[in-house]
Amino acid sequence: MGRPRAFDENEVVRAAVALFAGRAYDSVSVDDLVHHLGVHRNSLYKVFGSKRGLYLAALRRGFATSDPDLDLLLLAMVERAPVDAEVAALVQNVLHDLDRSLGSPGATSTLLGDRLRARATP
Amino acid sequence: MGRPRAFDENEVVRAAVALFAGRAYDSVSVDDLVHHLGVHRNSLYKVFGSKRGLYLAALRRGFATSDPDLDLLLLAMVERAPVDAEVAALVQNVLHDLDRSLGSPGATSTLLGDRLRARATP
DNA sequence: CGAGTTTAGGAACGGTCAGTCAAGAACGAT
DNA sequence: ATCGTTCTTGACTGACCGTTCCTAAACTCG
Repeated sequence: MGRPRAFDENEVVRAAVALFAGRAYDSVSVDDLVHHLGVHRNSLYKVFGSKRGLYLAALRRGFATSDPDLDLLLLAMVERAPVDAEVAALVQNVLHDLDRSLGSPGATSTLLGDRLRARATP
Repeated sequence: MGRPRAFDENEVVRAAVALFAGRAYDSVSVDDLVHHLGVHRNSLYKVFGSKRGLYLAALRRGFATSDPDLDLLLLAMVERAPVDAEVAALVQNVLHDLDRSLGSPGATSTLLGDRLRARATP
């Protein structure tokens, strides 16, 4: 019952992944999310609780595939994991999965290092 | 002539390196810099022009050694280089130097990937 | 002792931040 | 048709952002 939602929660999280993969957490404002996601501020808070809540949802989504979003992962590792234990835990999980699917931690480090260089090279 | 400075510009840049190596650019506020560096707001702007000016000075300092500050470098690569061409150029320089001193781009990628993992692992 | 110059200090600026509030609209159930 | 519930909407809040202004202090030079 109640008024039906005018947006697709899945699409919203997908769009959030794209935003958080491109820019630092602090430089993605709630206004940015509201505009790019087409969801009203209040609905966003009703569904995800906070900006951080939406970010965590985006991380879970972006990491829940066989090839996780490496840009999202890099930003999370470098910027958020050191100051947010829940982010650190999600990162640990996906790193473990990557190690397993690539066969060794060394291969994962090289993969990340390469993506890092590519990202910093315009 | 004029009133002498009450702070050491070198020490200020060194402290800025430590701050910018630990947290994302956007989450280091000018207030943070003022408090941790012991320099007054106004002096900071007189000497460095802007928060970005001080950040660039910190990058130049943190990269100007034979073993550059890897945390500072990682944050710059992931977060600032994509949105600031001058940062990207400084990053390219230090990466080139690293490639040369380590012998190969592959070694640099692995070094960065390893530091990345260490940083994200509390 | 001024006059001139450079820095220190603190208050203030407009803008933007994440988050909240109250009112109304769209539904299912009775 | 009315009620309870859920979602939408836009205005609003206090805090903080980077930056600027203005006055006082500390110095050199004449």
